[in-house]
Amino acid sequence: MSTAKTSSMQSQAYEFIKRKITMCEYAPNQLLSEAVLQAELGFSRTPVREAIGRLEQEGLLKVFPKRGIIVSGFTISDISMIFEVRRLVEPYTLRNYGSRLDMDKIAEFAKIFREHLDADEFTGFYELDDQFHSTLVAALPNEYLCDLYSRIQTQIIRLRVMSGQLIESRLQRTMAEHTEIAEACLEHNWERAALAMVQHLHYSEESSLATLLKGYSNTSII
Amino acid sequence: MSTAKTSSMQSQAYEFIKRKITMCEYAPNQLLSEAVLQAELGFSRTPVREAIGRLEQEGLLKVFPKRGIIVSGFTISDISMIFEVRRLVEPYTLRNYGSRLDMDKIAEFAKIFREHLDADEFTGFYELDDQFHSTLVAALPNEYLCDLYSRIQTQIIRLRVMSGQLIESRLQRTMAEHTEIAEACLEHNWERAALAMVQHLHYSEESSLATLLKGYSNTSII
DNA sequence: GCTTAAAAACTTGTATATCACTTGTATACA
DNA sequence: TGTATACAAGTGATATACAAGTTTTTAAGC
Repeated sequence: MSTAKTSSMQSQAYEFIKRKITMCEYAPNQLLSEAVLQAELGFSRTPVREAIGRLEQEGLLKVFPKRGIIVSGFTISDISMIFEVRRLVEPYTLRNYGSRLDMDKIAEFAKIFREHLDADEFTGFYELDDQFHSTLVAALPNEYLCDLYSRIQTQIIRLRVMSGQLIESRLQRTMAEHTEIAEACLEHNWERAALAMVQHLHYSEESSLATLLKGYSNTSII
Repeated sequence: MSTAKTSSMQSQAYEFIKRKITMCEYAPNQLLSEAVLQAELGFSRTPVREAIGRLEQEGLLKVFPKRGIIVSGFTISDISMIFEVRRLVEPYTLRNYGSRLDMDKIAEFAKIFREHLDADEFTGFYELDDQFHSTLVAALPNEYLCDLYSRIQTQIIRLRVMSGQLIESRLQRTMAEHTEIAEACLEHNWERAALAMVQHLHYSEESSLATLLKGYSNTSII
């Protein structure tokens, strides 16, 4: 066995499985097992088990002792909880740590947003969305809140991948909202930025809920 | 954080080590090793290792591969981070979920607080303090925030045990602040309760910092 | 055909053996 | 005397063997 010296097998297993879950290659509510994951990775049980343990603690997997493992699913209430955290954390960051923002990055974002205000389509928009919100939260110098947010963030991505990125109708409005936030930041008007963020997150939650309900009304996301 | 299978050895190991850390029987910055923990528990390596993994993820242990394990220490900035989370979460809970509070419990607390407003000493006060704040946060129907808060809570206890519970000078003021919060809740005046909580947490943080600096100015909590 | 019970085939949980790395120490050499 | 290198001891990381519980299949008895 060639041992990877760069990072431990446990970490590799963790990253691998987490990415698969994030990208919905392991779909919500999908049944898994240690054996399947071992086979995919080629590692033995120990590091795979440890990775599974970490993912269980993060809430991405559910282990049923001696019965099996399933990928955590989504509930309507999960979505509200996720956005509740975002509404709590993101505006708080802007209000209290706006001055710590990486203004060069924000300026770049603002430029891109303005350029695409009337765009009908924009490949790579979602990555940009993630990066924008990440850049904002990166100003938050609180380990506990950052941990929480990174947990939330993987859920956001899963949610979007799951909904098949068919939220095109909101593209222009999202651009406008992002522009508003970014420009408020550039003016150092944190209160305005925070309020715009609250607004943006409200719309975003509504849209997520609607899209998900439309696409999965038959399956069990309740 | 989710599984409640108290029977498995892994869970037993987890609870055991966590309690030791919480009660500072494993002191901050203390050096540990797998061998030591295995010996104390009498279990084999596997369940102990898994418990260590969970505790590392919660931030209570730091594992240095092939070198050893140490109990996480405290920094001044850790204390600010802990109280920042409390100031964010606890008032939010009161403002938004006050109506979900267990009013019978709150009434009981209020009674006890009023009875001890002028007490010079009060054994078991700290447990009461914990229980009061826990009762408030229990109204919060958000898994992510509850997980975060329970992480914070063990840190609060560690902090207090570490400082030797010598915050007697604040006992009466704390009683008064708690009374104010509890009574505002009983009146369903959530805004007043939230403001009182913000105040209370500010005083509490100041006191924690002061006590800790006084007691440990020589050792390395910086 | 239906019920029931036993066994086979899975599942994860636990224990132990082996491997690889880090570190401290001692010794040889300049 | 100082430095470097080789070696030994202790540690965690991984692999594998074994145990225990759950589900599914299968076959017997009615």
